[in-house]
Order: sequence, then structure tokens, then C-alpha cells
Amino acid sequence: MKIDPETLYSLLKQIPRGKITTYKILADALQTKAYRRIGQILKNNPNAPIVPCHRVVKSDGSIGGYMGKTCGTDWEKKRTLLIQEGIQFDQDKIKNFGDKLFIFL
DNA sequence: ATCGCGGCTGAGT
DNA sequence: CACTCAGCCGCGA
Repeated sequence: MKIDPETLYSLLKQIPRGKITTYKILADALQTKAYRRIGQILKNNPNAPIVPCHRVVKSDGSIGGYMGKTCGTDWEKKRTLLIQEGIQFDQDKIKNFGDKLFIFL
């Protein structure tokens, strides 16, 4: 089954400031296993402004990548951006990761 | 149709 | 805890 980008974007937009989510969660919310597919959509995301890709991280708490050209190529800046969102970083991993996780109910 | 790749994940070593 | 391997889905060659 193909993933509906709109659905993916909708979920991302629901993420409140200071919260984050993972590919796994998104995939689960979409009822799919195409974790990677999600990443590819994000990098291709035509809705960069409404899709906070930087709020999507890997399940282990690291950023992962999100090098979408519309999202910016500066990985380091993203980390800083998240910090401004209220997320605390431990080197290249998120601090209190599980606590910041936003689950789609 | 097959192969390989990509912002990955989970289990195993 | 760090690294490796295999599985997952969609798309282009």
C-alpha cells in the first residue's frame, strides 16, 4: 500500500512545539511498515513550511538526516533549531527522548 | 520483472 | 554499548 503524503503531513502538523516523533510512530500511525518510504517523502516534501521535518527523528533519538533541500542541508543547524523548540540535545542525540515523543492517538 | 537505493528498524553478535 | 545483518516499502533504471 502506498502512503498518502497528505496523511503524513497532517500528522506532522499535529506535533506541538517541543515535541517530536519517529519514523516508526509515523509508519504505525499510517498503518504501514514503510519506515523508509516516509523519510523519502519527507525529503521530497513539497510542503516544507507545513511539515516540520526536523521534528521527525530516528527511534533511537538521533536526528537521522532530513536533508531535504527545501528543509535545508545544515544538519547541525537543525539540532540547534530543535533546541530552540525546547528539545534538549545530548551531543547528537535527544535528551529525555522518550518524554518528548509525540504519539498519535 | 529484477536489482539497487533511501533521512529506517529491530534483533543479533 | 557499538557494529552488523536482514527485512521493510516504493520508485527509478
